[in-house]
Amino acid sequence: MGRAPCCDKANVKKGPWSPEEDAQLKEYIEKNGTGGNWIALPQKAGLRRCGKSCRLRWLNYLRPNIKHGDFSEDEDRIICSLYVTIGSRWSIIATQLPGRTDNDIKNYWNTKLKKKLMGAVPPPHNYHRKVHQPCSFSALLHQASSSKSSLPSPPLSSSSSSSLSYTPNYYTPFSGVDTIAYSPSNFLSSNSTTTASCLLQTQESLLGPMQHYQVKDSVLMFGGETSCSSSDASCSNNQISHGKDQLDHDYQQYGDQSQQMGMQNYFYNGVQEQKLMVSSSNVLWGDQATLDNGLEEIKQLISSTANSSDSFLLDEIKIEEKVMYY
DNA sequence: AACGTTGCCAACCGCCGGGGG
DNA sequence: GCCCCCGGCGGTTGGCAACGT
Repeated sequence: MGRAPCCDKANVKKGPWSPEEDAQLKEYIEKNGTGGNWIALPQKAGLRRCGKSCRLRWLNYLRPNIKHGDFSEDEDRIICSLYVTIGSRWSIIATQLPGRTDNDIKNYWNTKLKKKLMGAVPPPHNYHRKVHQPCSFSALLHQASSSKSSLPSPPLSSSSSSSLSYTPNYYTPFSGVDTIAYSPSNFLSSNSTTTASCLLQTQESLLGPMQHYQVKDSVLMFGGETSCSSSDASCSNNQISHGKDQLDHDYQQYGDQSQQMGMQNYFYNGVQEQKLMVSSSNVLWGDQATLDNGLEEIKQLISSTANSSDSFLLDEIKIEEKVMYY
């Protein structure tokens, strides 16, 4: 027994909205507002549409100040940073991008940004991970970012969720069982974008530069002998999360490298993003005390980030709202 | 030119939580 | 405290256009 449908499906029109319907809905809402009742609205407006459909059409398309078209680099960076921090909370991410809707951002992420990031960034250097659990960087990113599925224990399963199935080009194309190492110059000398830098931060935070991975059967795999089982698809948390000390160490290491490479400005943003990862890790898998620390860190970081990015302003209420999700 | 594939995006679906009775 | 209604959300899908063969 499912829930009763929100409207009489036999008598409502589905599919694309016509210009006439758009005009009708827009005119009604501009005159009368939504009245706080979307279910009743279509009838009042003389539309043969489901209330939910009207709401969606208004919010995603007809509402004033909706921004369509390409996303800017700044918007990319914000989306990336927030995705890494809070996961696929598109509505929250949308609040940081005026004029953009959650649907827009979600579509943009799924169709372009994710691929752009995956394509731009090789695995971080000097990683030598042992092969056990099939996974991809994107799967890791997803796991670490999706607080709903990560709590209380984030499994690294390739089959437990459809969200973990990725097209082959997201995998780094290796064959056989190899131990592989990446030089930082591969990345730093490439045409890296700020969004790519964000993902690098993510990968470094999640994987850790001192750990190992290997590749088997063209699939990137990692994890320890004892802590990860492919048969029950479970992994211990420490495979993909580690403490603040480790992350601070990571940051220091990459900060030094960035200076050597003349990338201070580039990594200046990276510093903030990297530290954001620390908060994220703590919030995702830490205890209550660390979670509280994470909140404070997020507040500080975001307020400092706000100085360098006008569009990246989060007030306390929104931050707390975010943390409530955890 | 015809057909198949891929990418994009608007719209739908179903679940969840909040609020009110 | 329970139930119901509704809004909101994230995941998914269908249709169309662009592109490739």
